[in-house]
Amino acid sequence: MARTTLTDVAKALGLSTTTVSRALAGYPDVSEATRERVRATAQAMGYVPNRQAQLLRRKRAGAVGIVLPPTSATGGDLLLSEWLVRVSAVLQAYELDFVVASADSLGSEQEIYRRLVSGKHVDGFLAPYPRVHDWRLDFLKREEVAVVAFGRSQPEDHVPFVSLDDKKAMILLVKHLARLGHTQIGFIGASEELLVQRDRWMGFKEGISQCGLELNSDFVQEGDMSCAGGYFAAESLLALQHPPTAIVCINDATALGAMRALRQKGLRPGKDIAITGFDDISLASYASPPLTTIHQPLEEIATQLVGMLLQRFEKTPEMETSWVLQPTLIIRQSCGCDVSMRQLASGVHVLTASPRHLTSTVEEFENA
Amino acid sequence: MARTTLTDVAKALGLSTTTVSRALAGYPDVSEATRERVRATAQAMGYVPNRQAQLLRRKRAGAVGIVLPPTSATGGDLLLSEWLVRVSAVLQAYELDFVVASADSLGSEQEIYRRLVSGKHVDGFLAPYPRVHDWRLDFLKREEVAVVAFGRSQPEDHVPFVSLDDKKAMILLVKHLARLGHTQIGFIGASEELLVQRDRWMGFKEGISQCGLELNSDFVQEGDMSCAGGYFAAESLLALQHPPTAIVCINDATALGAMRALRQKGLRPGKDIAITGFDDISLASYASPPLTTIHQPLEEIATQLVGMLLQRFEKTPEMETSWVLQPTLIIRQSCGCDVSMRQLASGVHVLTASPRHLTSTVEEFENA
DNA sequence: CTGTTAGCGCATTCAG
DNA sequence: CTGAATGCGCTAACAG
Repeated sequence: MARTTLTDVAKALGLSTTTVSRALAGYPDVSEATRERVRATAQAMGYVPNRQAQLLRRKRAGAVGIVLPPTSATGGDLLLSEWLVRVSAVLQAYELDFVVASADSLGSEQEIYRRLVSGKHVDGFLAPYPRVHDWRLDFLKREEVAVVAFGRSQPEDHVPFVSLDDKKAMILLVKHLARLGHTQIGFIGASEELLVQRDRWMGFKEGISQCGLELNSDFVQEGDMSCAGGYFAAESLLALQHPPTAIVCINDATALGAMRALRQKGLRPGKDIAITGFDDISLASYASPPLTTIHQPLEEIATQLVGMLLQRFEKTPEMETSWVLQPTLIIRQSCGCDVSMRQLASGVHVLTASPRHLTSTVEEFENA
Repeated sequence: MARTTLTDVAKALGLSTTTVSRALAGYPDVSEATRERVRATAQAMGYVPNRQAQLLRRKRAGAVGIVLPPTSATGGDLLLSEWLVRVSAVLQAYELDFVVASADSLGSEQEIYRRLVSGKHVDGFLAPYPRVHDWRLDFLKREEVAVVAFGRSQPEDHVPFVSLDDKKAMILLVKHLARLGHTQIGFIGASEELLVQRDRWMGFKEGISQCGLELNSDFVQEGDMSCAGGYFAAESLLALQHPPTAIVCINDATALGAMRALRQKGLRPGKDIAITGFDDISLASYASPPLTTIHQPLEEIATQLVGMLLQRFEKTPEMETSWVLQPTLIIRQSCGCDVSMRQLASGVHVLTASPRHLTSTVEEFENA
């Protein structure tokens, strides 16, 4: 019942383990004939390398880790769940294991990283949503563990990342709302700790100013990237004497929560108050009304990130090139658009996106 | 920069690695004095056992795996995402790594299991949604790998599981709808391959019959546990000459999709047609209208499952006791209830559940 | 092109 | 109570 080992194969062939090992590993210094012979019998004997031994020898973990931050842990941030699935698929192709852990409190988040790093459970990490003073990134650099980030990281952290151009995306959203006639636009963001908040907030302000509108500080609320956060933030907004006529949310979950708050008050999202999200999670098209949002090309992001991480595993850590992706505005109905209005929007390019029956994709050209 | 090893600690103390190893492992045959000394310096030197070496020696992987089935992979089944997070938290407590992989096609699902098992990447698996002839379970048993299931498994598979009493839960839902006056109740399920479909479907039929209603085969549609599946299935239902006045969905994602289909047709879920879900994913309370559904106590489920899996790691595979949990009906608004109606429901016990502002929990007593 | 020699870091016999 | 010896299964120098 014991698994067949390299030695078994070597014995059966009358070769040394070295040769077998190298033949299987595809080293060039093995005759084609032997290689084939080895491969065949290894296969026949059902040989599979023992991972632990291999890793011990190679001093690698053969795995990549991710630690979900507390908010997402409760299922708050749907984007990360979807992203995670994409990442796991990409990693799969490289025969790397994907170790996922979730933190429910800040303390445990640190513990998890420490445990995973000190025990060499993983070769590197994917860090979601970089923060302003990101101890995770600091820690990993200090420990010399490879890491790449999903979302922009601060230049001084020297952590390569893949991110949408959040600022630009926000400008697209605000312009879109302004074009629909909104002048009273609110914003529900998240903790200033998160760079994603800083960037999207900056984009929001920029958009407001580019459209010649005024920024009303009463219209700005802090959520936490979750439905619940969006709900309560929207409640505050609605309690105002003169609430905004449109609310830009930092992500889709927030928008979903905000829409619920509207409905609770008897208001119709998309009719009485426009709502926009960010991320285009798969649920966005199924919301009521379907969410106008910014699309995150998760597949592409996951592929890029893993590629970059693999790069970092190399001895020669090539210069870090981060990726900033161009945003795509997805116009559905939560912004108050209907199909006819969508055609009216000038300077836009209408595409179709799945699920086709629920969506039209609009990609806006710069300064349209 | 090399990590401190057991030998380092032993040298520093003038002891043998054996003693240090045993002291740290808490063996009884080490004097209390030495143990303390060892512990202290090990700590001081920042010693952390090398995982790969430890595992190689112990012939274990120190990890538990899960392979997400294709449908969930696309973010289709939100329940699994939430469950996964809970599981990871529990595993964390046992210092076990959680390896997650996702399959995008059936072929790759098999490959993944094979890879993870033959390479001994994990010590055991958590299998979601057992199937009728479940090759995953067969394969794992053949390979003598520990496995427990989330959702009922077939008796002949001898795989312990944790599951809600799906049948009973469905009866609760149907009775609830019947009590609200519905006689034309539809059902959107999933593939008959899934036991969860068989059980919930059986519960549905049972409920219909217990309420003295007739089963209309036109009212039965097959989805795929995802929003998209629910959407298309509901479309078919709505295309009928006389559509049902209530639709019971196999899970929340399906319900969300179905509600979208209604809205697309200008119908109001909860008003024109009642909709119910199953799972109570965190988004359920934020749907429009909030979803009436069955709650899954994921925390408890995760804890149980991991406990059972650990049991199976033991030499003595104690008799397998599966867990069937009692369902809790969560009444929100997608069933057409409003607060006043909820009070009218007889034989129910009203509780509060979070988020409090959106929900009332109703636990029904047997045969109420 | 192939084999010999050495460990990777740890946990476990078996003797003291 | 402690230590010396052994090997988990594999890969990587270094010779030939």
